[in-house]
Amino acid sequence: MKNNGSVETGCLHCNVRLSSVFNVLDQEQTQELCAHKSCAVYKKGQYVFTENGLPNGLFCINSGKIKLTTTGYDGKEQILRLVKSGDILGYRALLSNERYHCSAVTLEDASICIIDKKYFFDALAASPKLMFEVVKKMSHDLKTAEDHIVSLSQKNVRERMAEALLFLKATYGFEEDNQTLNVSLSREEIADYVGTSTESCIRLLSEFNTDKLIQLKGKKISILNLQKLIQTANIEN
Amino acid sequence: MKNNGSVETGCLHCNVRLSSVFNVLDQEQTQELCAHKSCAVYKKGQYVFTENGLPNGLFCINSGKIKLTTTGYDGKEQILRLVKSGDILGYRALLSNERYHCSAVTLEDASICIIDKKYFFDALAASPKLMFEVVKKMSHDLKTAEDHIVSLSQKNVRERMAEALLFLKATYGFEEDNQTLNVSLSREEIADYVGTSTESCIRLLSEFNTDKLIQLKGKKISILNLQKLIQTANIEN
DNA sequence: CTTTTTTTATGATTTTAATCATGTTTCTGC
DNA sequence: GCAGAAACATGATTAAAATCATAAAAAAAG
Repeated sequence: MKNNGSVETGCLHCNVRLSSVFNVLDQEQTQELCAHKSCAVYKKGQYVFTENGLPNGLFCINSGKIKLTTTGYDGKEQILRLVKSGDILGYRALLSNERYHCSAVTLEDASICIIDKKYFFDALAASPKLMFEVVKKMSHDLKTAEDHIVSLSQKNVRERMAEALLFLKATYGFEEDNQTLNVSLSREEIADYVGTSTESCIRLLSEFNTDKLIQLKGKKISILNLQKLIQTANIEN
Repeated sequence: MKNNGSVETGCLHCNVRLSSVFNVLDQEQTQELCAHKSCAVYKKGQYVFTENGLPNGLFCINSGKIKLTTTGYDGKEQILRLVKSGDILGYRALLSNERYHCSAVTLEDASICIIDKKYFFDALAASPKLMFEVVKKMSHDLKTAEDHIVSLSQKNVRERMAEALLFLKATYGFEEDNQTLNVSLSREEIADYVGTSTESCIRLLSEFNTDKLIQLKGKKISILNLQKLIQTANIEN
C-alpha cells in the first residue's frame, strides 16, 4: 500500500523527535533519521496502510488519532488499537518482516511521518536505547491486548462498555472542560472495539446517559461520574 | 516469587542454546550466557512465577509445557499463552521492567533454565541479532493475542472451540499417531482459553466427538476430521 | 435548502450460552 | 482397594445479548 497522504515538504511542525521513542536519540542521530523521513497530511477516514500490505517504513504520528482495525471473515471490523500523537505506527509488521495484519485509518485529519525502513533498522542497530524504547512500546501493546482478552473473555457487555470509555479516557484524555472525551467515534466504532453489536452499544450508552454516568451530545461523550463508571466496569483498583 | 523448582546442577541436557532465540549467538556469547544461568526441574502444576512478582531473569524451557494465566476479578482464570520447549518465558515483564501480569504454571514436569537478568540485558545490548530475535518472538505473541481478540469478539463459542483445538495442534503438534494432540488440558483449562464456561466446553467437545470431528479418550483429544474442524472454526484459509 | 444516506434510537423476538442441578466417572491419597 | 475429591457429563432453566424491525435524527450530497 502506498502512502495515501499528500506530501508536506519541509515537515516544519514535525515533533516526533521530541516525544515518544525517539527522545533517547542524540541530536546527530535524530538528524540522520530526519533526513530519511517524509511527512504527509491525511484527511479523516484515509488509510495509512492496509491489511496484507508490505511495510516500507515506520510511521510516526505528529498529530491526529488513528485506529488499527482488522476485518473478520464476515466483514465485521475489530478495532485492535488506538494510536495518538507521538506514537509510532506500523512497527510490528516492520520489525517482524511481515505483512500488515491490520489496517490503519485516521479518525481525524492527521500529520504523519514515515521513516525509511532501512534507516530505521540502522538506527535500531546503532542505538540499543532506541531498541529498548520500541520494545517497551510493543510490550505495552501486548499487555493491553492481553488485558483486552481477559475482558472479552470474562466480562459482560455492560462491563466492557464502561471499560471502553475508561480506556478512551486513558488513551486520549479529556477536552478543556475536563470531562468530555477527546475523541469522536461512531457508535459502530465503539461497538467494534467492545466486541458487541451496534444496537447493544447504542442501548448501553443511552442507559449510561440516563443513569447520569455519562452525557451524550452527538458523538461527544462526557464522563459525569467516573467513580460509578469504574464500578460498572468492575475494575480492581 | 522465588524459583520453585529444585536445582539441577550441571544442566547437562540443556538445549536452549540450540533452539529458539539463542541460536543467533556465537559460541563465546553462548558460554558467557550459560555461565550465568541455572537450571531447575519443576513438577506438573508448579508455578514458575506468579502474578505481581518481580522478574529477576529470563526463563528458557528445556522441556515441558507451560500455561500463562491471569486471574479475573471474580477468580476465573484466563489462559493467555501456551509455551513449549525451546521457548523463552517471562520476557515481557523483564524487558519492560514491570511486575509479571500473569502466572506461569507447568502443565507437565518441566526443565527450565533461568538466565540472570543482568547478563541477559548485557547480551541483548551486545547482540542486536539476539534483540531482533526477542522482538520477533514478542511480535508473534502480539499478533497471536490480537487474533485471539478478534476471535473472542466476533466468533461464537462453537467456532472458538474448534479454533482452540487447531491452536493446540499448531502449538504442540500431534503425538506419534499423527492425530492425537500432544498436550493434556482439563476441560476447565480449555474453557479458560476459549473464554466460555466449563459446561459449555464439555458439551461442545462431546458434540464434536459425536460428530466424529474429534475423538475423546480421557484428556487425550485426537483430531479425526481436520478439514471439517477448520470449517467449524470458520477460518479463512 | 431539499433530498438522500447514514447514524442513532428503541421495541419485539429469537438465539446463544451461562447457570443451576444432579449424576457418573476418573483420579488421588491413605 | 476404598473413601473422598476432582473432573466429566448432561438435562432444565434462566439470563444475556444478538438479530430483526422500524423510525427519528443527523449528516452528506446534490
